[in-house]
Amino acid sequence: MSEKTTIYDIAKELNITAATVSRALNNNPKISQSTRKLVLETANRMNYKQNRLALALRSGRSNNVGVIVPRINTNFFASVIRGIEEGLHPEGYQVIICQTHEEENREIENINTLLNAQVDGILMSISNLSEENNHYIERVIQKKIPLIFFDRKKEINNVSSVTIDDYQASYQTTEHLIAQGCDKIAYFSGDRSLEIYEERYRGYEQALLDNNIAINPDYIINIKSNVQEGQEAAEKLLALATPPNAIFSTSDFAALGAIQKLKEHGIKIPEDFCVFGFGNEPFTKFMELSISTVDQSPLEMGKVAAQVFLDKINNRDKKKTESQVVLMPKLLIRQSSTRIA
Amino acid sequence: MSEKTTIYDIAKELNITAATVSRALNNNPKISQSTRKLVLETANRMNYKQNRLALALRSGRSNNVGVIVPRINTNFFASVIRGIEEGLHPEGYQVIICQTHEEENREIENINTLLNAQVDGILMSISNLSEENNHYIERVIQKKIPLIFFDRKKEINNVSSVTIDDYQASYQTTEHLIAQGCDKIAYFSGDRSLEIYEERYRGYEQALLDNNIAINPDYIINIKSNVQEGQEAAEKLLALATPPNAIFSTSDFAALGAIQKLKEHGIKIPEDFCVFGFGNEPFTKFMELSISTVDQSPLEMGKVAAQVFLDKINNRDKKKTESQVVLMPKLLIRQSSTRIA
DNA sequence: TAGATTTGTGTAATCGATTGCATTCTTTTG
DNA sequence: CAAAAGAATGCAATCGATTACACAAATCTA
Repeated sequence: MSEKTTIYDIAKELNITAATVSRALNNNPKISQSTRKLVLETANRMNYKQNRLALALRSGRSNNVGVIVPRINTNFFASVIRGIEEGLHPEGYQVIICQTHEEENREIENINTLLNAQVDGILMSISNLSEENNHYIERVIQKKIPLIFFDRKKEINNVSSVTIDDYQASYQTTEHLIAQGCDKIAYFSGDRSLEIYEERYRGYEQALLDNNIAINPDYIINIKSNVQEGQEAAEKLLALATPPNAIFSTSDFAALGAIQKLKEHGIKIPEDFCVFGFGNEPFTKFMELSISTVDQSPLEMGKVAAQVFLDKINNRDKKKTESQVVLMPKLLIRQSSTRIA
Repeated sequence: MSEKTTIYDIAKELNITAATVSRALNNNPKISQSTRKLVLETANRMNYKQNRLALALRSGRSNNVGVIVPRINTNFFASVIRGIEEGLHPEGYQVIICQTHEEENREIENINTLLNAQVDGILMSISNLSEENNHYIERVIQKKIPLIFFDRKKEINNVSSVTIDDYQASYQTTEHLIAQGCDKIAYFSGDRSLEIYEERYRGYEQALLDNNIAINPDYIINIKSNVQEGQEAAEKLLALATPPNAIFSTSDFAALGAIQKLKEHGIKIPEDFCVFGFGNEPFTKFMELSISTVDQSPLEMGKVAAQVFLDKINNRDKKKTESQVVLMPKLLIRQSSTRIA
């Protein structure tokens, strides 16, 4: 009996209609004080809980928001999600999590699942959706479901985004390394078909050009974000005729791998060699040799993304609600790039 | 027009009934091949997507599962959630995330929210729900919604749990430290009103007793899981007349803080002093002096929790489906507790 | 070929909450 | 005091999908 109480149960109990119960529960002014009081008491006594599915079906709003990320168990994404959750929870939204594992088909599958689930919005960090599959994105837009990219975005009409200024982050980092006296700066790049990595590369390139340093293709290595690829890349660099004297890695993990290799080779950091990471993973701060890195303020990013979503939802009617928020990255200059001069 | 297609739209298009459309889409054998083909094609052409809310309302199953954790942005919880998601996603369930921030009222609020949302199950790592509020838990059980505790559990009838053997982990760690020649082992404890911390304490205590080492209350310090409290606790220990020669910290972060302090004092690790953490946070492996720690296999824990949920759902009728899974912890013995001896 | 099966669809109720439009009963107004 | 206004509630449709039951048409059986 205590399994499920509906407004009909309450209505029957009080010999009134479900409509009246509903109105009483929703503080409709056309209900008499006495009835309202009675309904509220009875609802409480019978342990009534509103069925949000029924409400959602009728109203067309599920109060669920989908979040799509490559994976949840990295500091960055976990923190963004935390930010999103903190921004949305007070407004009565629940967050549904989907992981893509950087696989395109999972990305498509997740979008479909979330549409099926009738989410009120989708916040996603896009991985590898190719041009030809853009129509999956278009479909979301057509259904007028707010779509917001964070961190990893794509230029698509009507899609808002929250990112950091990757170009600036990269430009400033490169200038910092130059200021430290490094003139041969290697660069660990991510997949440049993703905007964030293209932007970071541009920042690196431009800073070198602006400082009259030639670009050396040998110094530019594509890596995945893990320790081992950082080690391998460092090995390659050290085997060059003219090895670099700094590495700017767009991944903290790869930066760590590089540092390990450099140490193995007896290279002193930062005296002989500077290393700069990206992402402010917790470990970068904890190392005996703390690693300089770029903070992307993921918590903030999540909160802003949540806010952008709320703005869109509350301004559905008004046409122009697209917004591109760009957060400023923070350079955390630590031991791995601070020369005692 | 492309905004939302329902089975009624398809029915109208083909001059048939929604019932027929529904049956065709669900591969009901009573539908002729020709109609089925026609419906499938039309559904596809009109970009039909099943409304899971409607299905959920009718069937009473939302295919959503709620997960309640203290916070999402730590390696441990993020990994457990990942495991849960990977276990449940193939079965068609979505995961809804809630954070408690270790606050009791948020815990209660989250349970209510999830019940409102008609989740099919709740997986939670309980924080601070006091005895007097146990009825919120009871309510979930009464509604016959599978409830599964992971990591942090509470002894409550009809609630399954997935944990690691904290007692064993702690006992073995303590014995390991003793085997390394440490005879004055300090212990950083968490809140012992939580079962996991009580169990860990018991393991520590018993191992000392079994090895004829007296318990020294000065060596037992309550800490929160962060770097600073580890530093402070280490300071306290070093100020003792007879300082310890090992620390077993139930938090990796506190272990790190302690190590930093010990180094400041010129104490050599592991030669003069061994340190053992708990949790296998990523940084423990990356440090120049890698930190020994206990791996709780969070991914595995999440997957098992998902499996336990699925078993419960699929055996609703059978009475006895409660299960208490205990995973074996893995000691990761690294530099911080390995004497060259 | 009449009656029995089989096959394929339609009808209508259901899940739980909300809400526009009656309807009833009071109260007020001229 | 009759009529109009107001207050409180009931009726019934709706959101979208499923399904027990009914029914018609086609096929088969004896």
